[in-house]
Amino acid sequence: MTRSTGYAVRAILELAQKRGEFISSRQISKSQRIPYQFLRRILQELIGHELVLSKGGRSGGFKVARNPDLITVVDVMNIFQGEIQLSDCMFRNKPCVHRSNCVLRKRIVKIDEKVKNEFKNISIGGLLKDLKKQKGGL
Amino acid sequence: MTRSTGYAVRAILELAQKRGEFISSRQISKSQRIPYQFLRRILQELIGHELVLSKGGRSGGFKVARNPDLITVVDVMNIFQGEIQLSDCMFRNKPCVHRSNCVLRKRIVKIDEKVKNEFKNISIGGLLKDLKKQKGGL
DNA sequence: GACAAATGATACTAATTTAGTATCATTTAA
DNA sequence: TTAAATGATACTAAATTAGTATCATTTGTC
Repeated sequence: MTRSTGYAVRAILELAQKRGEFISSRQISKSQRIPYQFLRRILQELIGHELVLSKGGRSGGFKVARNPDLITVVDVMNIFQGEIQLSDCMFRNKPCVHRSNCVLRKRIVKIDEKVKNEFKNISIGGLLKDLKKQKGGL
Repeated sequence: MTRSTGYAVRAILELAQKRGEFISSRQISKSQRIPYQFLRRILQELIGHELVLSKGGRSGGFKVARNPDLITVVDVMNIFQGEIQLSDCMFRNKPCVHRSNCVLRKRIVKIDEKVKNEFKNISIGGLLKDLKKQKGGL
């Protein structure tokens, strides 16, 4: 998982926590300690994928665009990391010559599916519940 | 999984297939289509970790050093990728400030353990069996 | 209307990691 | 003696990831 993905999830989490209000990127940057400009770009990407809404101007900011239960970590990963794979099977550009009958690959593909399923089961809503349970900040 | 890891697994697999003989890096490079010099470095690394043995000179080459059932994919991953994690938790150098109570991290850690276990269950010996079953080359 | 504070859009730089190449010395069987 | 192998190490290149900077536009408030 890249930093972009992590930042994005945390940003959405903060928005989801204060659903209804518009929260500025400046504020999220401070509370989540994400480099401001980096966060800006991330949020714009999220707008492009319709995970968040924005309002310009003085009291502008961002808002989650959907029910947090319907936003999963995989959604976010896909935005920032494209289709993810545990292994690209040995040749980033050209696919490995042995791809079709590689025994290692077959094993990896299976694990890959399991992992994606795990991440698919983590929604922002779920993380919110975790947060409430643990009572501490964040 | 990086290319080094993949190459390494495949190289060991070829050695395991012809256990007993010394196989040259030149030959492995050809059959597995791994860049020769890259493979050389990988094999030396494997020697350092005592997964393979070598003999210099005219009819030299490499050999697996252990029972293939006792070499797992995780062993190889650890050599070339260090301790692996699905996420470094947002700050490659300094650990993320929120690390201790980050709900996302807690989820990731759990998945991480599962994945490692899956890879721990893939041994070179196991892959060899897969190979025999499928009958095709490689 | 002017201003301040926000987003929209986009270009750029830097750091890190990964992948791959090259070179020279040493070993060893034929 | 020589050819073909490994040992050791240095170097280059490509790609990805992370982070910074700039300027335009929007919008609430004084």
